[in-house]
Amino acid sequence: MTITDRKLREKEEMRELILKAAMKLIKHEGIHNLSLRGIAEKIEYSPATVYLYFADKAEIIHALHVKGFEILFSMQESVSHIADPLERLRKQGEVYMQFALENPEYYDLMFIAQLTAEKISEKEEWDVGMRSYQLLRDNVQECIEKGLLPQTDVDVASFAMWSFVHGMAALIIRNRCIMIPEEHLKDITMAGLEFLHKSFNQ
Amino acid sequence: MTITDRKLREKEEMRELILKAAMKLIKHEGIHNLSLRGIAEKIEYSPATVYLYFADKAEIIHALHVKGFEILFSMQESVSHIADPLERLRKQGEVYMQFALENPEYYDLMFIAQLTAEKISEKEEWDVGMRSYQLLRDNVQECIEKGLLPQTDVDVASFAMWSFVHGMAALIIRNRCIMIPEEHLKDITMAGLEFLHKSFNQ
Amino acid sequence: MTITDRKLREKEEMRELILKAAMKLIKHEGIHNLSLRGIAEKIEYSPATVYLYFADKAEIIHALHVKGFEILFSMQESVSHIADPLERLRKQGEVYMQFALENPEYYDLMFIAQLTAEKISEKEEWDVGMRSYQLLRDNVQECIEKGLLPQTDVDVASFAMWSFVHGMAALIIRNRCIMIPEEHLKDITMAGLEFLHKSFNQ
Amino acid sequence: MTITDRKLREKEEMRELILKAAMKLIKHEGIHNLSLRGIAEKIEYSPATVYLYFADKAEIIHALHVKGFEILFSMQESVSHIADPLERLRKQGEVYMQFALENPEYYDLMFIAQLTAEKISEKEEWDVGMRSYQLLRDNVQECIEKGLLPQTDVDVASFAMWSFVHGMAALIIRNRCIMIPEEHLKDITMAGLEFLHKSFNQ
DNA sequence: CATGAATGAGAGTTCATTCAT
DNA sequence: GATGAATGAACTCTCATTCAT
Repeated sequence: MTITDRKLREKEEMRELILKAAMKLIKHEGIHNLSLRGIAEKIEYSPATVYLYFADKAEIIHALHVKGFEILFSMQESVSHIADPLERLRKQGEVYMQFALENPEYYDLMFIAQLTAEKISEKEEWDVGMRSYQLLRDNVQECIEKGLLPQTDVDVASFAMWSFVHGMAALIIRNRCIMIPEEHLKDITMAGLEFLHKSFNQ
Repeated sequence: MTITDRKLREKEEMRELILKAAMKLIKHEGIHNLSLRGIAEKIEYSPATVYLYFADKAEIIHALHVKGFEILFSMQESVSHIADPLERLRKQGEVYMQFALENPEYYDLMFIAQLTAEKISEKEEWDVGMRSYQLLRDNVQECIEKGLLPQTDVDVASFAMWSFVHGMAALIIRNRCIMIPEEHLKDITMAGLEFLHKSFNQ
Repeated sequence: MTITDRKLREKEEMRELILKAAMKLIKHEGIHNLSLRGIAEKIEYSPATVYLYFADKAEIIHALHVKGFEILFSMQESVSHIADPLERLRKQGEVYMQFALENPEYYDLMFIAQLTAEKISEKEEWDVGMRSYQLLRDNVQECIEKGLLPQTDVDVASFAMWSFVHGMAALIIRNRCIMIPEEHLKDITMAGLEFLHKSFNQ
Repeated sequence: MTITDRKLREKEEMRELILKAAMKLIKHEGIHNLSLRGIAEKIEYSPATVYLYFADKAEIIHALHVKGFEILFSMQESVSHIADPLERLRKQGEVYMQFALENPEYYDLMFIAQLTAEKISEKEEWDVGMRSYQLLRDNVQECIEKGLLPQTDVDVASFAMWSFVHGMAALIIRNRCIMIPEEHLKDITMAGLEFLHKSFNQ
């Protein structure tokens, strides 16, 4: 059994290795310049070898996708114990921003990059992404019900909340805030969340 | 002089032709599938000809960039006469969303797409984009000064506002709101603006 | 001895398994799409395993070759008891066509496919194929001697006979008779044989 | 106009060059080993260049196809003036064999090779090939009507005739007549035709 | 002014084969 | 006896770009 185990572990490690290399390349060159050959070179294996671990390029990207959503979801869960729904909503925002800024390549892939030809697996990805949205939606609903947010359609409010944090993340990750010094970015997003929070608490 | 003039005008017309073709292609195939060949084919000139009007692909994209910012700016200006700053801010948001949803290719290019190799011209683009940001910032400042928005750093609030609308636009344009039926998208963004507006007016 | 025997038998069984799988693949994908990987997958062994039973791809194809000739020969023998040589010749033709149409993959391999690198084994294949040709030749010779066929060089007549049936088989197998509805093919070949027979009997 | 003419001629010459190179490669390596790279190398141009003259590999093969059928048809026409239909039929056979043996690569492509993915153009190819078949069919019909061939269905007889010559050609081209010395091949085919002719004239 | 011709570089992918375990 | 892991060499095809004409 241990032999099989070791083999499995090694296989998994290799997949990890490939995914990490892919991520690094995406970080530096952008998703659209990601090439299988590039990955192979980076891990110092032949291109053909990569195909032993992933069916094709799309599967690699898909795997990164799923991984990203798992990280995000687990971070979101870590604040779901907070009792006060408005406070929880805010923490949700903070955690979301933290994920985005700490894992910009993942975030990019998950929420910004142009998706192509992922017909397959759409279902799975949808599910995994949906979990995260549902968390937010439930939270918003509770806030509205308790009068902590202006009376509105839940989906409208949820979409607005999401848009707000996504907007900050996307502008930063795609480098559109050249007017803000890099070292202030994180603070500004937190201040932004605070600003919104205040608006609701008026 | 007139000869020179005509030549200049003709040159300009050709550039326009190229840009329009490029835009159409981007619209249908996405930026990353934009090819010089494709452009050339569309305008029924040879690829080499395109190089007589633009140094390279990057310059074409850059020109589209600038054009986009000009359209946006003129739309923004169209609401700058509104006296009430909070109302004006809201209209600003509406106009911004309108631009984004009516010109998704431009918006994508300007605020979402991964920029590469724009070493040159950075300055110019900065300026043209900055004008738009400045408009927003002035507006926000006025609101804060008049107590219509929570007391905050102007840049924080401006960034927050921008993030909000950008978030909505970006999620829609990059197709991340599969949970919302396409025909409701526009309404939801307007409802989102309304939702925020209400929060400030509480 | 029994141990060695069992081993040998097992080896032979595995070879059979491989050959059968190969044949099935050829049938559905064509010879040129036959891949060792495909075979391995089909028999649920690793590609490397196949190499324990055959030196390389060429050897597999060669083995199929030989097998095909054996089947054909046994079918030919089944009519060699017929006394009347012209009648026997005709039955020979029928049996040949039957083999071709019932085993198009074998026929293709044996008589149509482009052979590459069969340096080795040429001798063996020659022999096994030659047996079949000899049968035909003897038959033709008898016919000529008895004045049942026009006076000609035996090899000329034999080659002509063979060419005739081969032509029908090859056109059909390589799909060159789109003008003939598929369901009539067999009938047409039989009618063709009849037509020729009549010519000789005039 | 002369400039345009020259350009056109040069383009045509290049296409010819490519086709010739392709043909040579097919001759020596077989169709299935024909590669664009190989062609490019042979003509000492880059692979990309080939794509300036042909859309893809399939188009090259298709062009060869058509060319082959044109050569064959013109050769067939050269004997259509012969008055006696049986004699004409025989000459048809001779000319067919001549074409096959003088242009074995063309013949292979047209009548033996496994066709793949030529969905398009099927129509055109069908037409061009059909012309040749029709010529044969008309000829056979005339023979039957005049009682020069045994009374049979025209299509049966035509298919039989075609099969006969095709069989000889295919066996020779695909190297299945190792029992016949190469230098006798042509003679044997002619003798074969004579043998058949005699059978009808009995 | 416009272009036809050409290409180097690079993309994703597949395959027969080897070899240490 | 069987295989997992690996690879080199091939494949078709696309693209931005250059340059002589």
